[in-house]
Amino acid sequence: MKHNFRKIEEKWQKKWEDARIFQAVDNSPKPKFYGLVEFPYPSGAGMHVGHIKAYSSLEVISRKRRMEGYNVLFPIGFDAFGLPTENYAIKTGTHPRIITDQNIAKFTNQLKKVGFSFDWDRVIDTTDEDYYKWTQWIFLKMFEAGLVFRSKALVNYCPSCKVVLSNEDSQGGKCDICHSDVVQKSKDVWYLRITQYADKLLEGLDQVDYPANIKQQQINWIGKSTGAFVNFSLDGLDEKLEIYTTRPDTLFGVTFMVIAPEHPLIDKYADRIANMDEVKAYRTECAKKTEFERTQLVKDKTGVKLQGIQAVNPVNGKKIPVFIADYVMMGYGTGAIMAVPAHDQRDYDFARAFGADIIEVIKGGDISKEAYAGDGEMVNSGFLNGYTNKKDSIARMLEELVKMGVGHAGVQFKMKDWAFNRQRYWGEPIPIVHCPHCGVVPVPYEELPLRLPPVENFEPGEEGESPLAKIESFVNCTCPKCGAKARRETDTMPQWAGSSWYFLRYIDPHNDQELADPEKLKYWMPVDWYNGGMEHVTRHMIYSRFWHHFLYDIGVVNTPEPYAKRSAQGLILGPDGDKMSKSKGNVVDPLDIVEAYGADTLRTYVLFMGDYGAATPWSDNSVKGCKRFLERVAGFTDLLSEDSETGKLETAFHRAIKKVSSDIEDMKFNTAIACLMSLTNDIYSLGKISREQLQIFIELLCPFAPHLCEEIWEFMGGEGFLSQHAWPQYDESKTVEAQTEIGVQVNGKVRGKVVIPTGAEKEEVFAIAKADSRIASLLEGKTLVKEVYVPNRLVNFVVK
RNA sequence: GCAGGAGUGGCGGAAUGGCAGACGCAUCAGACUCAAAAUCUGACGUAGGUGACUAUGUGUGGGUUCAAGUCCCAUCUCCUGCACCA
Repeated sequence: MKHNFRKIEEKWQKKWEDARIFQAVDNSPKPKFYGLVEFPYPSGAGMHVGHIKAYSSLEVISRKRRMEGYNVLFPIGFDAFGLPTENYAIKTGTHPRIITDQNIAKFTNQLKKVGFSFDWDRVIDTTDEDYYKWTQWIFLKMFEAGLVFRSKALVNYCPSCKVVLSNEDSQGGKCDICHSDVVQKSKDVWYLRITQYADKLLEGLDQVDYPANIKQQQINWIGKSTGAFVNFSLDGLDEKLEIYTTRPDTLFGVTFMVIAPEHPLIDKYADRIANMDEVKAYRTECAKKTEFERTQLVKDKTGVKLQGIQAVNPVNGKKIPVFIADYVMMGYGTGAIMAVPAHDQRDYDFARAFGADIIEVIKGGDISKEAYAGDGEMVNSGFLNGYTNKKDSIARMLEELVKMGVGHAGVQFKMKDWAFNRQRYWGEPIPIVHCPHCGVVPVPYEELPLRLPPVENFEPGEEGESPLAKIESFVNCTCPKCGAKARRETDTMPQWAGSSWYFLRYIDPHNDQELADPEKLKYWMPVDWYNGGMEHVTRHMIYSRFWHHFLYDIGVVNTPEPYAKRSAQGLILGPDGDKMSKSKGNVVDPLDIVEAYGADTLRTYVLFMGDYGAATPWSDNSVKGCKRFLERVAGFTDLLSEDSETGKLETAFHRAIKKVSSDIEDMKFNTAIACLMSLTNDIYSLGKISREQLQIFIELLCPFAPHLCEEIWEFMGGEGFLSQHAWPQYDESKTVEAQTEIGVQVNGKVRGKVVIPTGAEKEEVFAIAKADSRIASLLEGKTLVKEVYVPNRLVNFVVK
């Protein structure tokens, strides 16, 4: 049979669709499997081969699960709100709805051409009002629960996109979208109190099967630290300066304090600060620095002493100077620190630069050279003198601080509350009304969805206002509480909103009464296996875990954790080994490959190209290699034979079933395919294959190259869909040959090979090995010191 | 700086402490062909030898072991994440 991929791929895609064999069944008695892949952002550029690799893993696993008798939910959808579409709308004057619909149609067509076994009845689109109704519903539930708050804050603002960014979207001081410099700006910001869930998100990691590096990244992101808050009084003022420290036991070593340049205390006591001009100049300088620059100059500490302000160390009453310096961040802890130069390198560097005292309180280092952060005996520390255990000294200090009423134990997280608004059109409207009498009032549930109004001009306002602010009919409304004239919130939600719960909607995508039927949620959740990119393991995964924990707390879902298992694919690099990018011109379009070599070849190649989790460069030649392999498989139909000689391959087949089955589970797709290629070589060497063997072969290959395998099955006269066959089983006893060739070593070096009966006794094997003429000559005249036998693998003779 | 991961032929990559380089690509030779492509057969880490073979070889240096790509110590390089987090 020839591999006429153009004809057969279209044919089988249509047959599958007509027969609806990949549709998930609610309330089936079968065991369930929910396989999830990260739904794409439907960009104008269409799909990327990276998408194909990302989906192919769970595609293969889902197909195998169906063959194993599972009721499988393997859905797809579109995460379609977002800036690229809006920017394109501004540029072309086309409504984002139209652009989005076009792009979704394009993606859908592409995905179908690859033959993915998605359940197309459950497609979701986050920009569909029937979907975002429930995104808004969850927001209102959070509002009700006190998890939503509004605060005037210094925010990361991108002057180019005219939009407020979360800390996550502005890492390194660069806008995540347009890469221009981010500036700090004071704005009203909606926040989600994700920090309230920090501990739950941390503890939840114990219950899930994520790779260690992903767990570690999430732990680092949450960044929990335990320590103490301590109040220092300011000399001559009725004022407290609160600091956070992880080492309250070093309090006797404090020789100065440092506050962030943005610290509010500076303005409050501006008239007492003698060198206010100098302070102001320093603050201006700091404000100009990007976050990136601020973290680059690690070595050279800068700062200014606040003349006229002194703090008092609560444990010994010593008066100490207060500095402002940009190595202290307003965004972490209290924006103020107690400096212990003897035991913190940053404080040490600063003390050296500014001539501050350095007092040793922990023995063990050489503080004339550098700070000592290790353990040791406490000295110069009053009631702590003589303590040698850090834990004990911290506990004792906390006790004293509480007794004195100047401090207490506390925890800090690096994770910040989630800035949840954008001044943009193409997002979910935030369902809030601002009433002059009642203040902030939530839109009543029955008014959801709060729809995006039609707009002509998508340009944001000059001060970074949302385009919605210009739509009077949208803005003007009545207060749901008192009926007075009120104004709607005009900001929209960030792109992360819709993707924070999408996996729940797949379970019941057309429900207009509830987010999803509780019975269905109970049946399908949690997601059994979630595959996606490493770039989403912190932001997206932590946000969606947060939402899911919240929905668990209000009784919407049955498990606190949404994802039982997570895996991540490695990047596909360009043929030149660089990251694929339009500007480099090294992007591979998956549809080009489908048209030139077929979908089966593309699917097989992206899984064969290398270690699934590793970044691997694209190779057109290797694609051809996979095509060649499939052609050889198609050629099996010409080798069909009733000859008993085909029995020679029995062991190879049982081994292949075993290896392919376990390799798929371990995501070692490359070796699973290699095993089938190897078996193909064996079949061609023999020149014949039995009907039963060919059936097993195509059943094993079906998850990878389903169109070809279905076609072969039909050619063989098989009935029904191969995709609905049972997954083949192997017999362990038949995975071993009667005879095995083993290596024979002399002093650890391979000197020969002998054939032994599989499972032979040690003595018998040694006898066979010694009978080998070459081995015999090497052993002659030597003393045999030791004989090692690794069953069915090798023999090693140690001689002198 | 901290955390995690990786260094194996010309390339992508295989190897529960047990015959390094499976499988694929590229290359070379041969067959088929007027010729080319496709296909088929064979060779293919490096050095030496006509040859069966010998030596050597998994970033580098040590160690453990009958046996190390794999384990331990040290070291170099690269990648990813976090980063003046108090």
